[in-house]
Amino acid sequence: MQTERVSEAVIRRLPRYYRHLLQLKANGVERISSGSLAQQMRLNASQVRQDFNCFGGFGQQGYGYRVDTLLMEIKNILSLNGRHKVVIVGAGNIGQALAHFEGFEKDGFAVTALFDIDERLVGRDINGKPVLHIDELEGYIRENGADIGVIAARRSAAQEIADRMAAAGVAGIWNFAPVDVVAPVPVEQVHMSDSIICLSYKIAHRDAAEE
Amino acid sequence: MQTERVSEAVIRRLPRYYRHLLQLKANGVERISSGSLAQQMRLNASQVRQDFNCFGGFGQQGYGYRVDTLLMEIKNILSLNGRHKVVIVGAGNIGQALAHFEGFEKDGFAVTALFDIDERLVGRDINGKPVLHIDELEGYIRENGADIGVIAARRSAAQEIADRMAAAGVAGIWNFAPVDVVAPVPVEQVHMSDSIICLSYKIAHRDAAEE
DNA sequence: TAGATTGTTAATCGATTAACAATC
DNA sequence: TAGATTGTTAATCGATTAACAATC
Repeated sequence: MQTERVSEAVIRRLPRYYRHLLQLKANGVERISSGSLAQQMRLNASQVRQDFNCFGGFGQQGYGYRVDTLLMEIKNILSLNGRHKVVIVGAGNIGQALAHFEGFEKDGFAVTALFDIDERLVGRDINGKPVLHIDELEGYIRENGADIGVIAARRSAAQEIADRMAAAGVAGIWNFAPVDVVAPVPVEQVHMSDSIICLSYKIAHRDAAEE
Repeated sequence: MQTERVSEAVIRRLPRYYRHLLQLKANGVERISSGSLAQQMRLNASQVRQDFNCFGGFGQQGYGYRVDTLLMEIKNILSLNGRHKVVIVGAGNIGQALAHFEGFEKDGFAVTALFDIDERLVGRDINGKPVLHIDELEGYIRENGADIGVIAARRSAAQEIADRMAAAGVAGIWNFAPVDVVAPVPVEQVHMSDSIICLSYKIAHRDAAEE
């Protein structure tokens, strides 16, 4: 589809466009110009047009962009049309919270099973999803498939889980453990602590950050 | 402390330095050069030195950086020496998971209370922290203080919670609701969905992302 | 002292913003 | 057609990387 390499900065903006367009559509907005969209999202109109033109010309000169069309295109670019099977390794607090989170469902991410090493958790049922023993991970993935593997375990187990999930055939890894795992498939590191630490920095250096 | 404005890019790297230095110290490493540190963290040596020199000259020519000193300085810059009181609004899955998360404690973030509107949750005790009614938010904060307010509620309630927390005097807001809230204090948006959506993009465009 | 590595200035690179011809 | 707004090229800006004198 795109010819040139799309920069990380553009990729990070795509979900924001997606969310904003969903909102516009929900509000019954049918068309929007790069100028209005930029204003609403606190971006620059040129940037909006540049971003979209990484993937093709979705607009119409003199008119703007049809919200419908644009949303569909971006949904496609983000591969949010199909259903993505998700397995979670680690059925502790984070794993359970993710298994309960409704937000993923509407974007097509469906948690199918959780895995844990703790016998007290194995056999349980969290929000209708079974908790299986970690030893069954490879067998389960081979049999049922899994697009995304989530690491919701503690730091020391993270890399081994990443290795096993990648070997078993997941297409991508979403890592919540506070360590950068390496894998032959795309990995998204979440690093929740980094986020609150940045907040701590910004609070401490508030005057400098003032606009 | 610093004279010029520190860029967002540098700020985002600070927690990574912090984490890495903690690890080095735990491994008994006493000194490190910008070159080795850059290699380990997959950064550039010049970048590492530039980053540190935003805040002062922590190194010694011909020697490198003392891990101890550097860690202490970065801890200071990030304001991770004191204790930060954290209140969580929303005692659902995300709120509960955050209240259980041990990782925050060691960086000095202490959850003191949760708040919810659901009478079935109010009065409970999550990991030793009380769940209070949302009506008590302002009173509680005025009486006990709160440095950071966490929004773990649903989208529609997020902005109002932000307003109330800021008015009651929190110094910063950590927002898990899928909407950008605005406030007169620093805000960190987490946007978990954006993260898994970026992963979806990267999976779909794997060939292009290959290095 | 000689060697190593910083702090800092200069060069490069890439991302953002501006400008404007194309065209609906 | 005239007005509006895109797609795209050019200019600017800022961040990253390289270079090197300072100095431990």
